[in-house]
Amino acid sequence: MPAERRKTSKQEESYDDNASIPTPGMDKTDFSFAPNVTATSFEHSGQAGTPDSTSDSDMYDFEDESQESSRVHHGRKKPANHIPRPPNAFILFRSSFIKGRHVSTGVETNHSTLSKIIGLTWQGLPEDERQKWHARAKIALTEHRRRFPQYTFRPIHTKRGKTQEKKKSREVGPKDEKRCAKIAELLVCGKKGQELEEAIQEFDKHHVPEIITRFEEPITASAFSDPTMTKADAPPVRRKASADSSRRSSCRASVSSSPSPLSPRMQVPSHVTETLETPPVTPFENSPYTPTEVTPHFDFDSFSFPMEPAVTVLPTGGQTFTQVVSPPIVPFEGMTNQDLSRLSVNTCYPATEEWTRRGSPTSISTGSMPSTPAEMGTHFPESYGAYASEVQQVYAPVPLDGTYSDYSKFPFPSMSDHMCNVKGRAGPPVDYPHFCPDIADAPMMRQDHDFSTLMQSLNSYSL
DNA sequence: CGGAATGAAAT
DNA sequence: ATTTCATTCCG
Repeated sequence: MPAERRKTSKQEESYDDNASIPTPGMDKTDFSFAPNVTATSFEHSGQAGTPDSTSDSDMYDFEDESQESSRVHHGRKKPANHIPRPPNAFILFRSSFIKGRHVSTGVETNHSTLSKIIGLTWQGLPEDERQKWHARAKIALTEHRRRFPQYTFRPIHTKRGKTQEKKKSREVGPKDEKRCAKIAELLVCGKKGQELEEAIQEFDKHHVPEIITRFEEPITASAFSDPTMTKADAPPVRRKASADSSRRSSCRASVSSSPSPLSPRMQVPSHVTETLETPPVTPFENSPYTPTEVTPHFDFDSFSFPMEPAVTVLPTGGQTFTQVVSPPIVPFEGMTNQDLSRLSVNTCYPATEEWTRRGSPTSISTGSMPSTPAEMGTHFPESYGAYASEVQQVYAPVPLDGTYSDYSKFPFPSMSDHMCNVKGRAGPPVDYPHFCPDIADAPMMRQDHDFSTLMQSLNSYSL
């Protein structure tokens, strides 16, 4: 059954004979926050005591014939003379907000994230302030009706079968909730532009994003255990930028880490190795765990497999984003969901020494700092001295069987990202790691958070 | 094109 | 009750 979605061009009514495209003439927005007032003062039409704003002209001025169509929806798939819906209050607010550049690009440029911020700001707006926008929406609607009398909203309802999943909107780039909230808070308090930017910069300095962006490509056990494997054998790793990496990571400094062998604790249980006889799996190019340094001695008897995968959060110079550095792994048959309840989150910052100690002289292909979380994740944090002290670890258990085919069992929703590109589209399956060397070394610290709480607050995922 | 917000209006 | 689509633009 071919989806006859957009096909149905039931929009070709004749009502808009010579009616030109609505293109709401956008112009100056008068949406402005009062200089520095309390949370409840958003005089956008300086009628109060602030005669600053140039109140007037709304966007969506359907009256305006200057359909200069500033918004050229770069080749959208619209029926040429498509009449857009009249905007609602929020849309107007958002539009004005964007136009007003209250949030400078230095703070956030990703519109997806901006929507989140604006949404929060909207919630924080005093009722009367929101009413103003509702009033404007009302006017826009009236105007819309006047201009397009015969217009009727005709959504394309693609009756999705009962079996059809309900719009699985994958999480692409988890937003930093805390940060968004902070920005919104400041906005509600009247801060904007430069002032806001400075405030956020300060905030970023101490704020550790608690988001798990996505998993790093796995370091397969076989690759790990195959002494013949060398970085050279490793196929180039496909690196994609993470959604929220829009905030250009201020890359600086080069990397130079001191070579250090893996901890002797790092060993592989026999039952694991047994399942690893399989062909050498792709070791990751930039993985600090190169076979040569890893293959050492394995004390199968004393080996104690870690129950948690390591997740790392990497703030990057002021701007922050997170990245799961190493994939979780624990080939424990028998591991149950109950194990998940024992999850703990480590929110401590490991001592720099800790990280550097485990560092490895991984060659960095580009020679420059990675510019995206994904790229960065390719390397172990300690590779970047500058980041070492900012690294935060999070632990969580992983049920397992070697190859993840059923992601629904995976405790990390974002794990699916491992199989997808940034856009969340399915990609080729990945041989899941059997174990993660750094886990063994990862210092266990505070455990005053449980996994569910973490995931709840950090992700919007709901596995 | 998806996502990210809210809300109006359509099935 | 559920789904589209208004805005905006990056990935």
